Amino acid sequence: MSEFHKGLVWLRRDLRCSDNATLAQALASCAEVYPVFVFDTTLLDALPRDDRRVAFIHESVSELAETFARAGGGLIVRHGDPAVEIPALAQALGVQVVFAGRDYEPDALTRDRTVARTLEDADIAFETLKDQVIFDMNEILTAQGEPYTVFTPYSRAWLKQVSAVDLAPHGRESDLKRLAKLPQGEGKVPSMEALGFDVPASRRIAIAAGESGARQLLEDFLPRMSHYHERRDFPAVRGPSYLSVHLRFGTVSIRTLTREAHAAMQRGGDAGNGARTWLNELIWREFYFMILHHHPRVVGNAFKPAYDAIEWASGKTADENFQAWCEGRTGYPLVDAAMRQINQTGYMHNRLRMVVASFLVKDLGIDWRRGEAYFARQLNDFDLAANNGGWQWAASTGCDAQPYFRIFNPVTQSEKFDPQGRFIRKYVPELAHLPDKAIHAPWRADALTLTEANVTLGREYPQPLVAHDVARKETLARYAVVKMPGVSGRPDDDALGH
DNA sequence: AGGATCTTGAA
DNA sequence: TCAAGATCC
Repeated sequence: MSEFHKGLVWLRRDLRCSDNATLAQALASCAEVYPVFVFDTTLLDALPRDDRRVAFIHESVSELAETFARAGGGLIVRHGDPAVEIPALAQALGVQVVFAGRDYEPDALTRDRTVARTLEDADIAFETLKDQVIFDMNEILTAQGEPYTVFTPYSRAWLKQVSAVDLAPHGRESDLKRLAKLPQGEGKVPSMEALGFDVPASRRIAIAAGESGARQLLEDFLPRMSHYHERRDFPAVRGPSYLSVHLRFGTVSIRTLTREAHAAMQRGGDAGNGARTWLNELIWREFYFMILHHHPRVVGNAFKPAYDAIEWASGKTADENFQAWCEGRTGYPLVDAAMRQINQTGYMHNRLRMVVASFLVKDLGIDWRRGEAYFARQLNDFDLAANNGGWQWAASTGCDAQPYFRIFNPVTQSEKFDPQGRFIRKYVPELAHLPDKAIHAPWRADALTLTEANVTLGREYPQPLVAHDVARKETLARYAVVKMPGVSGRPDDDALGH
């Protein structure tokens, strides 16, 4: 006998049918289950009409609606404020319970608390379940029972604790027979136009959406996983999985990915190294979710408060430099190639995220929050916890960040990780004819080399915005306030245990 | 998940 | 003259 007669599953960033913890729980505890997705106007109204992520979500939701329909049910879709839509729908359908995947972002938590209160007034239960990570909140703790703030011991504890139970898929396909028949007129997905969006084909994400897209990409990555550790640092090479956007919207489950990595790791040998390195990246993701849960103040604040005393560059020059960074015209070819990649595709290779972040903060002296906000607008795989963690890592303001005096040299990074300039040539075609030796720092090339490559600095391609060696010294001075006596580098304790 | 600079020791 | 190591930021 089921615990509940009718239940509603509110899908948010878990746009899949298979191994969905929330859906599985609903199907296991209700006789009839209605899935719903809300195109959230409180989020969508702030986005440009051609935001590519909306197209990805729209395609993924459409595929999911078809999958549910084929199984005899369907997906209810709304366009509005979920704080209004979800309670209204729950009452209209007469459900006793609403299930949702647990979210960890401050704004989402506020929204969920509002929904929970409204539902409670109507005597409807609201249950949130862990789905997007293997371990969340307080599941990985130090021997003293404290949450970790350093990655390496956290990852060691994570690996020690993980077992087959944590990675087991949730639910079975046959459970879908409990999907409710939708009321007349429900089950349609509004068009992009009706949602107020229009994303031309040229701007669409180059990765196929939906569970089917994720499956294709995973199939493609599995044979490459054993090489991940030796290929992942080279932006011109197909080293990464490219699954981040699918992980972001939940079109693939973290358990599926972790099972593949863990199994390959157990097999050991050379294949194990690639899998181990990749799994580490998945653990970084969990680490940042956990950090955000325990320290929501990292949104808008340095994890280490002392670093908020740093005076970032401001004024006209800083604004112009920031604009140049955004548009990929800093005069540093690898930085510009990376920024043009994110602008054109919504994706940026992970090493380049570190390179451009270091450049913005430590060469241009600009507040990391401005870079964080730009990535939030542009990245297909944007996730608040990981993006904030990454920027605070690069800016040295975060927990377990790189030390402030560690400053990437954009030319050295370019020579090391794009030695033949293949990546640069792709995104900065005006430099394509420069020889390998000159492409990383065109301002150092002699006049003849530049002429032969049809490059005049300041015309086809800009002079460097700043001199790295000078900027580096300025940054060391800028960060000196951090060492002032009496200024604590530790986060306040009141951030804990909320 | 670095780099600049200085030192050392071999070509 | 240059690669590898040590040390500092």
